[in-house]
Amino acid sequence: MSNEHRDFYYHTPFQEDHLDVKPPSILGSSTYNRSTPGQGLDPSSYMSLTECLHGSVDYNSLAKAFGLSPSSSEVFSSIEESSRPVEARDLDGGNSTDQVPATPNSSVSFSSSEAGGDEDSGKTKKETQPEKPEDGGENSDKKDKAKKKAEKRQKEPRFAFMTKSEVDHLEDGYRWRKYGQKAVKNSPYPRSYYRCTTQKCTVKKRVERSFQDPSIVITTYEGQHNHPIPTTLRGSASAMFSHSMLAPAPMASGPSFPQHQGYNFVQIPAAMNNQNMGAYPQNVNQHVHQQYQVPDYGLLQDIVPSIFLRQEP
DNA sequence: CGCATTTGACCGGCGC
DNA sequence: GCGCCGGTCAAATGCG
Repeated sequence: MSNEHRDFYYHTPFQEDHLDVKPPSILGSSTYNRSTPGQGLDPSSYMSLTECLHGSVDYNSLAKAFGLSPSSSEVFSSIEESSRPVEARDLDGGNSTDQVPATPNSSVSFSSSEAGGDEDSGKTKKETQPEKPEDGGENSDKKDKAKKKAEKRQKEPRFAFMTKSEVDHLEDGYRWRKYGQKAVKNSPYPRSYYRCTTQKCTVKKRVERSFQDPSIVITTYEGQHNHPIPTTLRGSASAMFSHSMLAPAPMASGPSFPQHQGYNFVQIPAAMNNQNMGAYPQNVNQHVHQQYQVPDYGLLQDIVPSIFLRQEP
């Protein structure tokens, strides 16, 4: 794998007012509040990647993808899951002017939703089942389930982003084991499921290729690593981002990004592009515009929601 | 031989 | 209630 990463790009904070999404059903809604109401994003609340790396959210991997993806790859957008309801209509090429005050020129915004819901939806069948209902019979049992479900939905944060890459599985420094693959409805490309191989680490990620633009890989991280990056890639990755990311995110007990109704964003300031992203091209804007024209993600919309699918006249 | 991947089965959630 | 679908499990298989 060559670490031949290249550009990335742009940030697309959602403007809740126009955001045609409803509360994530699978992901649940975030418990965080937006920090800057009018402004899509508040620079002061940017979270440093370092924090991301070891902090509460596993955006590190994704962040790393920026510079560590194998072969050429470009992260040109991040998306947050849970906007299934967004329809992929009216994609006119990305004139989302309603998007944000922030200059789309060279910042990247990672968006995520806190809580992806269970970190193991179906899986733990065997692991979780062991717990027997003996407290109060059916009633309490049901309540319990509902309760658990609710709780689950608020757990693992998810973070999805798109990368232009030749390879599906981007090298992000962590070791992953593939545990499943499913065909994606309406897409010729399958979706792969990976789990961090480190013990006790429950981080998972899904990787699928856009059927609209096969060169685009959509990666969704779920959970947070509770261990350092195992590979040597870490160095470059964290180094790069610790420099790139600004602010000491004012976080109390969780990820702190500029937020939008239930979504968290990590934004990599524009500066990153110039000073710290030496390897990246300077013509970000160009890229942004080009890449932005993702016509229709169809099913991918559940993880490629607002940014590309949302269009306002 | 150990570890990673493949792949069909299974399960739960959700919409109709 | 039923069927579809996404996500996970786990046995089989492949690979270094």
